[in-house]
Amino acid sequence: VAGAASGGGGRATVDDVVRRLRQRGHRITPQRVAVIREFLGSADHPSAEAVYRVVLLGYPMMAVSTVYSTLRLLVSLGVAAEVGLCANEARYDPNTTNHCHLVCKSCEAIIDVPMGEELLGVVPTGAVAEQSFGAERVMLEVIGLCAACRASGAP
Amino acid sequence: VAGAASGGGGRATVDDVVRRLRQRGHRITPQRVAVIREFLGSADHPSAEAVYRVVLLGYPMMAVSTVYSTLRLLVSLGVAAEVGLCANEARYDPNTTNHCHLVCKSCEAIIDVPMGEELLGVVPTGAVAEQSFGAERVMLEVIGLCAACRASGAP
DNA sequence: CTCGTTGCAAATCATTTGCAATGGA
DNA sequence: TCCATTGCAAATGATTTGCAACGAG
Repeated sequence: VAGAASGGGGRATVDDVVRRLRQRGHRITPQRVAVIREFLGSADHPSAEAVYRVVLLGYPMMAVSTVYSTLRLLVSLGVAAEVGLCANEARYDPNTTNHCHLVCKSCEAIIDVPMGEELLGVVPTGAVAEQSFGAERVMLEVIGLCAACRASGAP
Repeated sequence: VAGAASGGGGRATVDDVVRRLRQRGHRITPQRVAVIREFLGSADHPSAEAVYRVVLLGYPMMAVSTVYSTLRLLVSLGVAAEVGLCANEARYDPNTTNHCHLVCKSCEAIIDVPMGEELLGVVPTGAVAEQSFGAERVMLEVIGLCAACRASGAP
């Protein structure tokens, strides 16, 4: 029901990504497929390490560097986006629809908030034009404390 | 003309920050003052290392760790904000007015764009309420290529 | 005088890289 | 077969930490 075809906005399927990798002349290896499957299946915004830990369970012969390189590949395909949180670890987002994030500064949870055209309206078009800036992506993040951390009186 | 007093939005003065540090029971050391002066005087969005390099010129006995701890202090005072770029180095913003950033993904330049109430209107209030999220700060960043990098055909 | 700060060096942690071995196309 | 990709280990680079010496209050 959910799975979009190649072009669309939602979330790519494993098959789709594999197809596009092949098109681009990349090799399809079991490690890569495992990383892609785990990543696309994640309801979360995992870090490279997080993906690594899970994939390692099924593939005892797995190097972290492979996870890093595969995630970089996914970003270049436009199937993943780096979340601009800047804490200490990079986090990757498998959701490529227009949305913004509620980021908990205590537990580092990231909550997706779907946004429609509003997000585009946010771009400071005047300044972008004035600066001849080549805008590619807009990142909107609300920093604060999630409900759980507020309840438990976290910093 | 520019310098705001304690409360306001613009940019704090060295004296003001020193006063507030003292109030909080922190000691005022020459190293600290040097870091604060350099940081507040920066028209840029310097990294800790960048501040360190400059301050080092006047204070040959300066440790990086001191710069890091002082910047952390400034953030906790609300006088500095971390820029959520997530490249590899943390960047600090001495501008505490409502504004967003045009971030060049090639040269990592950060251009401030002042915004008024628009920025507040952007917050997805519905979602924030629904999630009982305690919003503290909104970060809006436009990723792309600056004019110079576009001209020189950078990636 | 006291305790917060400093400086230094070593420790950590995420991420990258060099290189030989390997297996997908 | 051939070269992209892997795994590993070592390198890198940002940031933190432990601890003794120091100096602001």
